Amino acid sequence: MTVIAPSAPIHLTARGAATRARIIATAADLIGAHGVGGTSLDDVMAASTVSKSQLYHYFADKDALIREVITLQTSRVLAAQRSLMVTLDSLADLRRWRNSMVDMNNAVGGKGGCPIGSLANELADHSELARTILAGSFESWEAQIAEGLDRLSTRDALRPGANVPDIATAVLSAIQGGLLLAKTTRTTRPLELALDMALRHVEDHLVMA
Amino acid sequence: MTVIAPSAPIHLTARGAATRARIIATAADLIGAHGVGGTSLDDVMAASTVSKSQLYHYFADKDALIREVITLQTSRVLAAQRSLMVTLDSLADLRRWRNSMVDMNNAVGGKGGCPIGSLANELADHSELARTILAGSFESWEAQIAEGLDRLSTRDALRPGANVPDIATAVLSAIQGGLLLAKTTRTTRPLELALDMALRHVEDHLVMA
DNA sequence: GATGAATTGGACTGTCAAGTCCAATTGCGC
DNA sequence: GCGCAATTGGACTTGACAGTCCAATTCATC
Repeated sequence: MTVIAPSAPIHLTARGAATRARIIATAADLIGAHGVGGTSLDDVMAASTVSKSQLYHYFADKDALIREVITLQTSRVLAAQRSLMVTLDSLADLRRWRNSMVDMNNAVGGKGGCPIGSLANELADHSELARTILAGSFESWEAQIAEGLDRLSTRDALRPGANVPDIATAVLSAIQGGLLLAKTTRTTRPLELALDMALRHVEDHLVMA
Repeated sequence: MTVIAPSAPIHLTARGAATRARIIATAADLIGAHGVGGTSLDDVMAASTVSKSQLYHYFADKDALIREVITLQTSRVLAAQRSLMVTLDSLADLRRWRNSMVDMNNAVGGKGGCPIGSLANELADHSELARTILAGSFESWEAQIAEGLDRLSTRDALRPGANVPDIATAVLSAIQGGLLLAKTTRTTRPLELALDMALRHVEDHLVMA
């Protein structure tokens, strides 16, 4: 796991840090809505009321900004998922998690899909560095799912031979695929069916009481 | 299901049709490798040895060309999948299908992912027309999977309550999610795990002998 | 309040890509 | 072979976008 050196200036005052953070947050929102290719630096400038020189003062180039956007989106998604995962103590909780995902997707009409998934799809074959970072994002997400499953398995024992990380990977695949189909069909139905399949998959590996 | 009027000229001689087809095929290859945003018309011109006026003679604009690319990629994928699906007569065949998918993905090092999935991710939120066409692509793919499952269920009976189209949707979600993670991690492992989950899901709905 | 670094403003350049236009050439049908 | 439509070549226009540059202003610190 290589550590990427942040391209921040040597010294950052509170004001500078705020501007920098505002740029990243604005860029993340725009890119989340229109993709990397659909978001120009001029767009970011206008939306964050910042000048060109500020952009290039805080970031070496567009790619550097995008890397920060990936990091922000990852922490946003993981934070949202964590709030659903830390309360995971029973299969009923697992179903609540499933319903929350569907509700969230329904609230935006399926639009946007998964911010991380969209970035991965757009950047993985284009920038090796971005791909590596995004692979790390997925890895963290899987680890978080695995953590929730571990908590589940303390109550309901895990069937011998069950591999929690592998199950987590399969669950994440279902999430990503379901979100992509939901985004394309503008229906939550594919996400529901994908998550239901994933839930069954988890249950299959637990020894029920 | 609305039918999209093709933007072809009134009359097409054999030579014209060949040029048109060559443009679409070349564009499909380039876009498959670099995405829509990463492929300029100049790139298409160079790769297909065609002039600017020819592009605009056969297609109204870039969007029109992209629509044809979507159609071509869809038929390519469905043809490849059909060849794996028509031979589906037992669970062993299902596993062979799974292995073929993994082998194909391994052959390209995970790169590219699913052409349709990549297009959907890039275009669904950007062009309503493209989204509609891509939703149709997924629908056709699901129908083809459902067809294969139907053939399976004539040998091994289907469990009551099992909904073949729903299962097909879940299977397609697993494919898409697995391919996206494979593309990002450059490993076939996520695809394998996602497909294995999907296989179990199918088996769960069949009454075994 | 002086000083130098951090921060900000915005004009400017070069490049690339989409789309236009007109002229030349090919080839089908009579 | 003739005429007209299909086809082809490529220069040109327009706009957008990444990135550069320099000057102005704010602010922390002494």
